[in-house]
Amino acid sequence: MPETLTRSAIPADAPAHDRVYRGLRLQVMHGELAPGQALTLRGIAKQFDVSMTPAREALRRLTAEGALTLSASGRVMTPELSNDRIEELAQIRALLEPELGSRALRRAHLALIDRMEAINEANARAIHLQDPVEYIRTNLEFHRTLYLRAQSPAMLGLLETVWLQLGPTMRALYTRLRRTTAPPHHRLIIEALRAGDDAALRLALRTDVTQGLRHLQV
Amino acid sequence: MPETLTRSAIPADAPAHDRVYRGLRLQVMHGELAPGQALTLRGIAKQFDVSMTPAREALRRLTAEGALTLSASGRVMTPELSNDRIEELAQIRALLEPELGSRALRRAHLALIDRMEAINEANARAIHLQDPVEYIRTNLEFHRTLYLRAQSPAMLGLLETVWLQLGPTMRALYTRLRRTTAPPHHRLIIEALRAGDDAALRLALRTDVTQGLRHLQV
DNA sequence: CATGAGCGGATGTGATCACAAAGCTCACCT
DNA sequence: AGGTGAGCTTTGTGATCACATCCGCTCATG
Repeated sequence: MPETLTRSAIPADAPAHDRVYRGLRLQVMHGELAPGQALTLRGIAKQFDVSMTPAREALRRLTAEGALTLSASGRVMTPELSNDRIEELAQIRALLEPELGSRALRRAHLALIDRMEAINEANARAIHLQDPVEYIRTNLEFHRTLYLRAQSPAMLGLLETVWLQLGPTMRALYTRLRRTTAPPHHRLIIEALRAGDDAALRLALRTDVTQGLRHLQV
Repeated sequence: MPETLTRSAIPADAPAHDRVYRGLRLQVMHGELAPGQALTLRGIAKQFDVSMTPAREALRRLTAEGALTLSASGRVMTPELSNDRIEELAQIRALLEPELGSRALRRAHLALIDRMEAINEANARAIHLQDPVEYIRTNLEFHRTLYLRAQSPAMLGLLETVWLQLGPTMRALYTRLRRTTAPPHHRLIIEALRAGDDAALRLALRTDVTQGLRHLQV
């Protein structure tokens, strides 16, 4: 049942380049691809059963968002982030997410919190099953569910490009150190939400983000 | 001479799609295009003397960054921002720019401040000449010169996509109300920089951003 | 005079091809 | 044994074409 929460179905009637884009975007954001993973135009085209043209457009779009990086010779791969870059992206998350959470707080209602708890349980299950992709997916879903309430589409859009850039690196992390306990701050987030405590929510979000990514340092 | 400061020359040996991308990107960011301006694939291709393929890649890349919007039928135009969206983008600027300024402050030296003052004078000249494009260009250049010192490429990258989204709208503003005086906060920014005063710099940057965009409300 | 059906041009989409350059393999030479 | 270069393969780039659809305009009709 939890997997039906976000099975973001890709419309079959969408243009080919859009289907390719959305499919790859999910793969990258959810950490299905390792850092440094090379992608070829013809390979992508074959994988999605389209010609090179829509594959090229999808890759161009993803590199524009930082989801993929471009080598000097035009080859494309998932990003291998330096420690500095990881640190910087974490700080951006620590800047944006408390702000989004705070904005969502005013509009949050009980149904939202219930939904977040359900997602959090799916997250715990993913940890138990040692499923890194499902773990990342439910973790992001937990945050996004909250931030959607902020009614700040531009800010959420920016944040998602940050998530996108971190996708492969997060996979590398969570397969390296197989964590066995749920992220402790999710509970704090939910409690702050219930209490309507803005300061506590901001703090919980900030520490959840920085704590989770502190382990990323190589 | 000031125009040589940022005549970001586009390498002639760059791939065609990249030349088109960079050219259009500058046009959008500097407010050379009005909001709602329609762009056609074949028109762009002819303008840059390339075929449709590289033109398509450039447009796809720009729409991915929010520099252009896509209608339901795939037609592409410069964005016509709602008041809410303008407000949100301004708040994002107000969030990111003080942070970038603060990071740059520690690394700022006299040569940087001198350069910023030179750019600010070019900015004043643009106001005197009633040249909206040159005004926007020098204004962004003023900020970017500072933020480059922050050594935070990811954050600056995010900020630039925000500037991109605001480009056409800024043009619409600055042609509507022809301002005749220089932005008052640039002086405050420079003074805070000289004094090494972090709090004052953050405040000056924040007010410069919000003040400048408050007039945008229709 | 308003309205809508129909037509022709304009536009985005996707496939395919030719080409140049980058990368790789492996035999060969020192 | 180790570097090296020739030759083949893979890959990205850009042009062109066919096609479906959308848009705007005209003209007939109420």
